[in-house]
Amino acid sequence: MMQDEQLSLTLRALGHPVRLEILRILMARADSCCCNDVTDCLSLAQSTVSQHLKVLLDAGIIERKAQGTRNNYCVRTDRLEAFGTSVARYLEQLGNQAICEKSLASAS
Amino acid sequence: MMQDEQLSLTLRALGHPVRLEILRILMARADSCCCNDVTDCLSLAQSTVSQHLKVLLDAGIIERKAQGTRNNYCVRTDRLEAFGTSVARYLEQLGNQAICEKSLASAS
DNA sequence: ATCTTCCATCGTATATTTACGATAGAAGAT
DNA sequence: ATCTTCTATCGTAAATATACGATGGAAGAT
Repeated sequence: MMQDEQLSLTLRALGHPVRLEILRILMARADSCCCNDVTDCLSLAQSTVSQHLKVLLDAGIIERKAQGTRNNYCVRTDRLEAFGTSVARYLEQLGNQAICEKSLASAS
Repeated sequence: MMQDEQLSLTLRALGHPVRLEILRILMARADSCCCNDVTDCLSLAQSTVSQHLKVLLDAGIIERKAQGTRNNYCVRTDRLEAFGTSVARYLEQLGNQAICEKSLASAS
């Protein structure tokens, strides 16, 4: 199922506490912010933060915009919303499946 | 933040297409099912499926019940629901953070 | 007792992830 | 032109994840 590939990719991208925190940092700013700004909020090397940003970028969760000498990142809230919807739908379908099967079982 | 550890653990556990599928398989049965049943539905070795089940088990998403010679697994729907809630709350808080910051910015 | 079934675990191989320091190149400042 | 700042990328090391076959031990069947 192709949908699962995309969903699991996003789940994995969010499956690290540092990346959950990075999204918070990015969102808690009216102005978009750069790698250094994020690094200042975390006790991690700049290269490590850059790597985490890349994971989020590759998963389509954040966006990069070159701005002079710096790269600004911002969260793609539309994608996050879509993710929330996908999770909800997945869980819902799991539940429906169960209900469906159970009624079949009790009918037989 | 300790909450993030738990959430990211669950996100990672769900962050593999095979495991998303395994949960579907487990849910699509009125009777709980064993490792072999799951393996029959997938083109993977039994040991691999067992490993995936262990990841889900360690994350508290499924439950194991010894039943004679076989081990039956079933989904802990309460945990899945809690996960759904956690995701929703995380996303919501991200959004609120942004709104809060933006209104502060426009007020200054 | 013997046989079969079930399956967690071990050993192994490969790939990916996570972290760091070092570095190079781009852009702006002096 | 030179200097500084920013940061993606490379190289590296250690840890995890993913897959497989083989195996041993538990439980039920013959």
